[in-house]
Amino acid sequence: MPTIKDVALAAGCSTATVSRALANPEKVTEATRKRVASAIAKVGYSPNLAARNLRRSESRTIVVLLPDIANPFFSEIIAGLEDVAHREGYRVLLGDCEHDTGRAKAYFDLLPTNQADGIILLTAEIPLSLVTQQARGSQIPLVMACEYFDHLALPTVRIDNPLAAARAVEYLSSLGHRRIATITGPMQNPICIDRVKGYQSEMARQQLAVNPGWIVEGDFGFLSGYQQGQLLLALPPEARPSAIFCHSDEMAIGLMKAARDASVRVPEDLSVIGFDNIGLSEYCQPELTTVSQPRDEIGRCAMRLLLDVLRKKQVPHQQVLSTQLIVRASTAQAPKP
Amino acid sequence: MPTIKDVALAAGCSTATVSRALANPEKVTEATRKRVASAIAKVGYSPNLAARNLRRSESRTIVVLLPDIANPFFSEIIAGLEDVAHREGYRVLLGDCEHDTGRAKAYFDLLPTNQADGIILLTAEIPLSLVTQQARGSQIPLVMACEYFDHLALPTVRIDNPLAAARAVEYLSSLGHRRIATITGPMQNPICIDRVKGYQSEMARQQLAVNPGWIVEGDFGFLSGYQQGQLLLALPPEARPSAIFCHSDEMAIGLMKAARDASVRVPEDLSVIGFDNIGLSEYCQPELTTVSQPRDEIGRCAMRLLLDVLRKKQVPHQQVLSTQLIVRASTAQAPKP
DNA sequence: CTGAAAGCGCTTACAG
DNA sequence: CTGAAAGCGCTTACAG
Repeated sequence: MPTIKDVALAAGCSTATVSRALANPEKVTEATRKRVASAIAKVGYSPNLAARNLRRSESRTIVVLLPDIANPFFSEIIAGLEDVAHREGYRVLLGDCEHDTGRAKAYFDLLPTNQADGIILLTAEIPLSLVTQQARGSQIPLVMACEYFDHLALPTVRIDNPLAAARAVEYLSSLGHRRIATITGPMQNPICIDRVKGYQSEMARQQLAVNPGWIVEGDFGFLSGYQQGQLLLALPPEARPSAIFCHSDEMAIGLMKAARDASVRVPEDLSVIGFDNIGLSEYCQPELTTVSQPRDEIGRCAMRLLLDVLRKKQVPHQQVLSTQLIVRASTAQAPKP
Repeated sequence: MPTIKDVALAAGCSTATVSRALANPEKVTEATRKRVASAIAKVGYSPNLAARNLRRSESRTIVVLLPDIANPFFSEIIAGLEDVAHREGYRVLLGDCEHDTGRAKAYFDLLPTNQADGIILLTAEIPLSLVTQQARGSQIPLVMACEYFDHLALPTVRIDNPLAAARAVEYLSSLGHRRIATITGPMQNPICIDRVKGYQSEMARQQLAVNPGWIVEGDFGFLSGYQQGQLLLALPPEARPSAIFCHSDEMAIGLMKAARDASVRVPEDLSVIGFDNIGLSEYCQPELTTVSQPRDEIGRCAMRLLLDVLRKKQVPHQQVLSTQLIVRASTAQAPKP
């Protein structure tokens, strides 16, 4: 592999000049710039970034930490992230924490040794100490997306979860539903707590009572929607919900399967709302009413925010993207009592 | 950030000794080993891998190229890959080619400058020249999974696509179906050609005629299954298939939606088989009969294979993992004529 | 505008 | 078993 020395030899100049011609062309005469350019082409040179990074103390690599890469919800966010990164000359190192809080540390350790320049957190399932120490003390470039930490002023890209949940409940209420339940994601996630709060406050605003049994916890996956759905549908008739708001589309689809099994018709007997608007939500039966999140844009925003942090620009501490209730066929007027 | 010098100072030895204590503990006395260890703990040292990599001419980074990260099919493969890599002290750099053949080159360029040690290809949508030059000439460590190139003897992890397709057709035939169609993936993919071959040879073996209109091309996504499904279901009754084998579950689910729209009942009027066994296939309506691929294991195998290549071990040129036909509710006896 | 030289943090023959 | 020294390939003050 040819090095900068070979180029210098071929161009008849020093390695310093080659380096300058590449990094600061304006510091070099037109003529040398051209000689260097053709020398580079001739020897087929491409710079060794490991050496450059060592020298510059940067890596042009961004770590993206996520709870579980096999969860398709993240795929589109990552696609957005990676596209922005690529355009800006950065690379994305994927850190799958597999819901294991210990794994995150290994990735944070890449920062102090310049193996990564910054971190985008798509999960709050990491030791809080990593974030407080690093983000505050050593000013590690860190951006969160989707999730957030409560008492920390990290730059964050997110949606308004309480509002989105309230809108979903408001819509169900407008259809005449009074017994509205919710299947949540894991309640250690602040966003799930937020959605429950939005649910509760809107129920209160609509003067609807909340049966404590109507708030059940899932894990975002199909199976938990199915299982918790079975529980809700097994409630005695006077307590059985006529509408259920789920914190993910997968759980909503699992719930609809539980309804089929129990011969409960959606939407005639039961209205269902999901969250995320994954591709599938248009192809399930019935098509799913859901809260749409701009996943691609969340990824792009987060990466742009982090690059701004790296470039020492002022960045907003909160970037709130808007959601949209997409009404499809899984919701309908509440059944007559 | 403390460097190896700080450790040497604290341990009262040279940097060479510190380095050896870390890399080849057996070359160092018990006593110095201990002094070094406690010095490391004291100063809070962790080695700068950029410097190590520059020196060792390796990066411990594996590039994974895939056509489109937003496609959930790959998520689980990546999860498997990344788990093996992590255990072996390697990192995974994700290269999303976005179906754009130009992007791959940037990732291949990481190899000669030691920014990556090897490549796992999950796509054949890259310029063939990259592979032939690099794999043969410069012996770039390269492993393929899922896809493969026809005339190249690259180490490859894959399934037996013709066999899997033939099994699906055989099963449909055993249910009495005679008019069996197929919705393929993009036909520039060798695996799709293989599946069509398997379909054709099994049709022939069962002495079933193939109407040329029964082989239609999709792109693996929901929408193309829906659209091509509409076409197939619009064929005149005598040519209309009673069973359709799809090259992906998403297309099968799109097809089932087209059937609902056309008031064609699945499985009573139409049997549907998918491919991949994604999580969703158990939760759609009806539950989908499909060919299961061991995605996690494909990822693991591919990474292990690549690490073996890097360690100069002999590796098999083909690793064929087995598939399984999972029979669920989308297939049934052919309707009486 | 250009070059000689130092140095980023590590590893590894080469002596001893 | 240990150390002094060279070198991986680049970048960048410092002179000129």
